[in-house]
Amino acid sequence: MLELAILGLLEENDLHGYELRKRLGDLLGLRLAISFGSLYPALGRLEKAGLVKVVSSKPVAATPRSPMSGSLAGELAAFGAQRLAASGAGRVGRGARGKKVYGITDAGRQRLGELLADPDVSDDKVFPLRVALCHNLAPAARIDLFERRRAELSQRAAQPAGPGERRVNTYLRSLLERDRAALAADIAWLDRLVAHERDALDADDDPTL
Amino acid sequence: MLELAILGLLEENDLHGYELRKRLGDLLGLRLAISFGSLYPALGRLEKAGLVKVVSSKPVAATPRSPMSGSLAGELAAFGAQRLAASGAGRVGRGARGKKVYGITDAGRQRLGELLADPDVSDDKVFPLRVALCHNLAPAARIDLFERRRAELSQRAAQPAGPGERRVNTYLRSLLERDRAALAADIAWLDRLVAHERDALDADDDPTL
DNA sequence: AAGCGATATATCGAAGCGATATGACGAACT
DNA sequence: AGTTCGTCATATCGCTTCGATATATCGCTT
Repeated sequence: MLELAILGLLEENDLHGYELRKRLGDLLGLRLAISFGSLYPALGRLEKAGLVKVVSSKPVAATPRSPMSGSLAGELAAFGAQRLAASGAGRVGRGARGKKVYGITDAGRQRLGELLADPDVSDDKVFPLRVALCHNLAPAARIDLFERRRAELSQRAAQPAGPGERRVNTYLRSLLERDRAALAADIAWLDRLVAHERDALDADDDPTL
Repeated sequence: MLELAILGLLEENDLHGYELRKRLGDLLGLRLAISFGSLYPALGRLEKAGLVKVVSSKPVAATPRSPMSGSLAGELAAFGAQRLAASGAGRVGRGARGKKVYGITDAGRQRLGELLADPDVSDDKVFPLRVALCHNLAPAARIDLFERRRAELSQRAAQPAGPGERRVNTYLRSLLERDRAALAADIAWLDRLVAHERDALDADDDPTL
């Protein structure tokens, strides 16, 4: 999951971890921002797998003040590394790390394509992420994505609720109904997305006005 | 989370792991049934903590066929233990384990009370579970629970969506709106629950008819 | 100058997941 | 008669993710 999120964001911009997290936070509205305990290990994994790489590593907040506003990544990276090595001298401890900006690699771009093309739409956490990132897809693939999800949700709605139909108390019943309503709303939302997508396609195809 | 789920179900019935999982599955409608990789370790933890205990342990499917239909837990438990010890004789390997029925202890009941009384209603996974289990609460505590959750959701709805209001693309906007709608629906649902609860209280208080 | 909040990276233990192993049993195909 | 298939049942493995915590700097307020 993080793999998709990170690659998707890095596809648009090179970013460091902290910023990555913030983006993801307001990307998937409100809550559901991932924790650092997930993010940094995930970045490590992706780097080891060669899907992302460190583009620049500079000391924290070295950017400001001096009137060199251009692309200074290279020089500052070197400077940062030097300073880091010099100051620590043996046991660096914990803090005082440089800001590390990550970028996506070709392999990463390819992997992102695979993840985006994955036919499995059953994961409720991953799907919104895929929608958020679906501008990377061709219009036809987008419609396909939405309709696959629609089918998944329809199937869920179709199956006979509580199997045992045991004496469900009021609260259980209320929860069930809430679930059903949420499902229906989601399906309607997908229908709207598909309709919108088809409109865009038609307007492209057949510019009658 | 599993702690609450397991204690809540065992409060009603003594159960073994497999059955526990099924109940939880149709308890929280459709998906969201927990996996065995979570369940059995959780049961182990709870047992070690003294919140649940093994009530009976019998060989798999020893129940059927013979016309002894009464409460046979005691004898069969002893028999099962014997058979298990006799057959294995050293390395028992993996399969062929006895069915272990768990029950809640006094400490477990107390812990369940604490969990149910927890003022934190921010966890979206846990909240439905608490509603499903809220018949263990006094009516006033139920209303309080629903209203705390309502306040939490209102607060989420109130905050200014995308902070940067950056150029959000169509898909982002659509996701945001879907979130907002889901939030509103959930708040309405909570209002209905509270209203229903107050009705029940009034009918109790003031039986005008 | 002291303290605080935001920026920033990182690790630790615990919790949960999906896959897999193991095995007994009954029912349905072959 | 034999085999496979689905259900019942417990358990572990490796991995991902979470929440808490540690460390450090910068800019702003007090």
